[in-house]
Amino acid sequence: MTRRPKVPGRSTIIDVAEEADVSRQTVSRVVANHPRVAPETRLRVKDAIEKLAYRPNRMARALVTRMSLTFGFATVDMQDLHFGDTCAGMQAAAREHGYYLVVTELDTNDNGGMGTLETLLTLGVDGVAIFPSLLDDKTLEQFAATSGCPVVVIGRESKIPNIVSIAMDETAAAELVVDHLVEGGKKRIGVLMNEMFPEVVHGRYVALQRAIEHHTGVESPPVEAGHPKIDEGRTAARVLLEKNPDIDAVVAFNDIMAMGTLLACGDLGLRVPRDIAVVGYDGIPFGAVANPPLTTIVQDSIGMADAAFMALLTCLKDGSPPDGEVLLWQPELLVRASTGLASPRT
Amino acid sequence: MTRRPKVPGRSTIIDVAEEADVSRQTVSRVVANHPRVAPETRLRVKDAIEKLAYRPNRMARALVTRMSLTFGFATVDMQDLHFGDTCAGMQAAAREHGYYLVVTELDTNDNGGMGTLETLLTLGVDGVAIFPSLLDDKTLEQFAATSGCPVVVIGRESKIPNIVSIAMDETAAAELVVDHLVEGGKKRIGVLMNEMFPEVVHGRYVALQRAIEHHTGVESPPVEAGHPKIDEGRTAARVLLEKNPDIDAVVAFNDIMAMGTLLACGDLGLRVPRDIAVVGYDGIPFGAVANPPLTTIVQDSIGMADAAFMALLTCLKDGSPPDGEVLLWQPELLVRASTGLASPRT
DNA sequence: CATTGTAGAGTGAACGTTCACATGGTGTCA
DNA sequence: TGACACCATGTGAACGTTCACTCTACAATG
Repeated sequence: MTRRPKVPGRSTIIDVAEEADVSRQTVSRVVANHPRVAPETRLRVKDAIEKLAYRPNRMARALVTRMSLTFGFATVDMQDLHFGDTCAGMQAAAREHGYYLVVTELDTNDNGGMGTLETLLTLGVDGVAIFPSLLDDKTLEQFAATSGCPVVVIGRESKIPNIVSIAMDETAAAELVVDHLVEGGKKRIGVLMNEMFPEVVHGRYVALQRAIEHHTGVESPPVEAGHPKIDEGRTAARVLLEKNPDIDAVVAFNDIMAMGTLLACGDLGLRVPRDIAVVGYDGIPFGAVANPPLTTIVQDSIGMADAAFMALLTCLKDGSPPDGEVLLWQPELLVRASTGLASPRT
Repeated sequence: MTRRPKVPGRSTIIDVAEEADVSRQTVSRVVANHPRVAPETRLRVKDAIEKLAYRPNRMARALVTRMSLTFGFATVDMQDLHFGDTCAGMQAAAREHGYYLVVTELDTNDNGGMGTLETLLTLGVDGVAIFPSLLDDKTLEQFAATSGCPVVVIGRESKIPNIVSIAMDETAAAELVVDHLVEGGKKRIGVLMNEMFPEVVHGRYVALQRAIEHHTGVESPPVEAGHPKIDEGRTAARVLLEKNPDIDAVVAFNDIMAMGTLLACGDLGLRVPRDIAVVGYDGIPFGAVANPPLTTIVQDSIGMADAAFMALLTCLKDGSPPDGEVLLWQPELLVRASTGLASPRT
């Protein structure tokens, strides 16, 4: 009766040991399912655990084992369905392997998200996945170098030392989109980009620009940027369309902005897809309910999430930090009504 | 040089102490911004921290202080935008008060979510918010009793010992919806419920049933249930409408299912709102882009999130467990085209 | 019978931190 | 000059675990 449970209701391994009249270590063995415990003892310990509602303290355990069996997942906007897919995928993969995923939203006001990442590390995670990051390559590289754990960045193609990058092949995606539009008879393609995530946007923009030049000969397509929300997308799209009345197709950074574009078209009396085609990226479920349903670039979020998890796990097992590997995923074009009739594709 | 950093790159308070030639405690004081440190020493320590990229180990700290400054937020579906709002709100509130929010998705296959909650506790969180929970009141009560930390349940009106409940006033919401429909001339109201979250659904259903009876005299309105996804909502809505051809209004459990209902109406050649009105709950942004834009019940997610956070914090400060308090929030009706013209409201 | 092996259980130390207290030095005031 | 206060800093213990040992009892072996 010498112990004083400062936090009532939370019992420790010693409480259980006393209750079952064994040592800490024996309780520890029972919890870990260690074979060298007499069946009768095991039963007594299990009863004590049940009786005291004992839950092992993961922090104390992590302190001595130097492994928390926990990964961190940091995203800029938890409400973005696109990230949600990947997050769910990672969570599933983690669970399957006995890991726990701690999800957090990056506070971009706190040093561009770095503050949140630092806090994530202090939590003792064994690895970190970031999707996407607003930080530039150099900052990320330095973060990874001093983090003391493997780091994976999703959604950005750039090759960064100490980091595994997992991204969609933007060149292939742009090719799919532009080829589809041109085959559908569109000639003057406008681009609606995202004013956030400069690193991600840059890759996507450059890829689109190249594909457009390749397919239509136009060197710098009309472009406008806005916040990745429906209303802001609508506003930006209206500007784009008013500045460039000859546009007959808009490629938007994501489905959200594409839906804003649909509204903007309505505002200006343009009919989709007859007067103008609209394409988005991500393949969020709402795209199917848009008016008209949205043609979009789909990526295998679950596959990418799995790969992200396995990359972290592999680095941990090997004990070697990532070395700037880039895993590229092939996109698919999901053709719906916003770009007219489906065109035959190989 | 006696220390061996088993995890290279992660340095401890002792490394910093040696580097700055002071004791652990002095480093600790600098980190905690304690006033009693000589300016010159403080500087030296800060340099050492910077140089070694030292990050205090939150787990070790929590072990001795018995406070992790961390709350857990558990949700059934992270992709549900409605939960996302609340989650973001809690995260903001947490940050403001120096707390960190660990977000996790409940694995309903693992003992109905209880497994995930247990793991959350082993992480050492100081409090838990659940939104929503699939667990029944009794299980929740027992969980809270043995958790050793305050527990808040969001989105359910039930009064549970040891728990603070934060919920929307379902009776008021149902009244708003039904009154609006009836004022718009609708007479035969169907209900589309969610086959998940039985506890939440029950409250909402009963409230709607009462309001419908009160306003139209119909005792048990036609009802169908489905999964809270667009496609499943569409299917269930179609069944509802085919079984009850005289329905002139559908109240759906949430906006997602309401959007499914819009599609079902399209399938059956019904025009919204002329032939049939549709109402949802939650006020997700996509509702505004639906065709037609969706009338919906809006709740103050941020306010509820703040309240949830403050409830946890207060319990912690007072050291008293929650005692079955229920905080009720007033809903608002956001009238859009899916129910016809806006009717004047007080 | 002495030796060896082994199953079952226990013990001290360590993980990285903070708390409560101790220490030594400097300044102030009677 | 002594008494005291106070400032800057250091030390041992503790938080709840697990690891690497050690210990005891008993069975098997020669």
